[in-house]
Amino acid sequence: MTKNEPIYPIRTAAKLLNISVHTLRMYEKEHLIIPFKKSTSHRLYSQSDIDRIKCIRSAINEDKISINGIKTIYSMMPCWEVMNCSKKDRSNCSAYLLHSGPCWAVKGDDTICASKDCRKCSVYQDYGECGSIKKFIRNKLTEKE
Amino acid sequence: MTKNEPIYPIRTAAKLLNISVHTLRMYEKEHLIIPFKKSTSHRLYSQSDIDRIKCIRSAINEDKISINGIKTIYSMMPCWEVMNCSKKDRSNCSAYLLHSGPCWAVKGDDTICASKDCRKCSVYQDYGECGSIKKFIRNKLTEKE
DNA sequence: TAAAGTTGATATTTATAAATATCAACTTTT
DNA sequence: AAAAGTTGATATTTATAAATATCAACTTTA
Repeated sequence: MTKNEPIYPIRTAAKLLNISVHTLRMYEKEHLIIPFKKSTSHRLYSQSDIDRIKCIRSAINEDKISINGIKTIYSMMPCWEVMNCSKKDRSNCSAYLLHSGPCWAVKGDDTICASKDCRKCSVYQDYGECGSIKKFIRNKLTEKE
Repeated sequence: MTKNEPIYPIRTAAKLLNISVHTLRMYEKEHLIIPFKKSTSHRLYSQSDIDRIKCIRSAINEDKISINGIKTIYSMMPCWEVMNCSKKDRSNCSAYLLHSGPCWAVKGDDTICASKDCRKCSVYQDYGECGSIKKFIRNKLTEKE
């Protein structure tokens, strides 16, 4: 059982988080989370999904950041650095070319991400923690010096 | 007359922006803007202050980003790159060490910024435009390759 | 001298974001 | 078979962020 393994059905996840299932579906619709979906369309949430949602709720309730604010912060993640995209890869990638949502929400058909499962991508899996995007940017800039 | 020259008193700025003077003072208190203050404490706003506020209001009213969301986005600006800070400069700088406000709101006493006028700093002056922080990060990462 | 401005504190209003619920009609799981 | 889940759509509630105002007592500007 790893933190990325999808194990919790929606009601369980909602209980773990003390929120409604509607809220979980709403967060997904807003592209804040990407739960696993079985062939039957049933959602399963991983521990790292749960942790990401905790951070999201802390941002909303404690830091008073709106959902759209969170989306914008997610859009600032230089995913092309995580993915080591070439110049060509970037040339028509919406995430690189300054759109306003998380990369997984704006990927287009002719990108290297198009055929990939974003829920398994390091961008989604490894940077769900509060503050991790800023940390990533800082470290990346520093290590390039 | 340059865009950074402080020329508009508060009532004029409020009229230009179609907002109240209270709101201007509130934005300042929230550290979103740094108007010039005369020796008499009277505020003067520059054209670039006005432009920054337009972007702030567009973020709030159209993009539905909260004020704290804007603050967090501002906190993601790698000011140390603008300022070309050394490792030593960074070592006890709150902006580098991950605080949650704009650098001009969190600078401490023993930083290279401590004795500087933040309203004249390139970080404040040149990156007030919507999307400019993300663009800066992108370009900085790209140029370091 | 009236108007414009300051500071600080407190109060009010208003629009609305976020969360939640309801309904309907279905499928899947236990 | 009941419970849990799906989708889509719509409605409601609630807390509150953001904006604005008021008051007081002062200073500065035109």
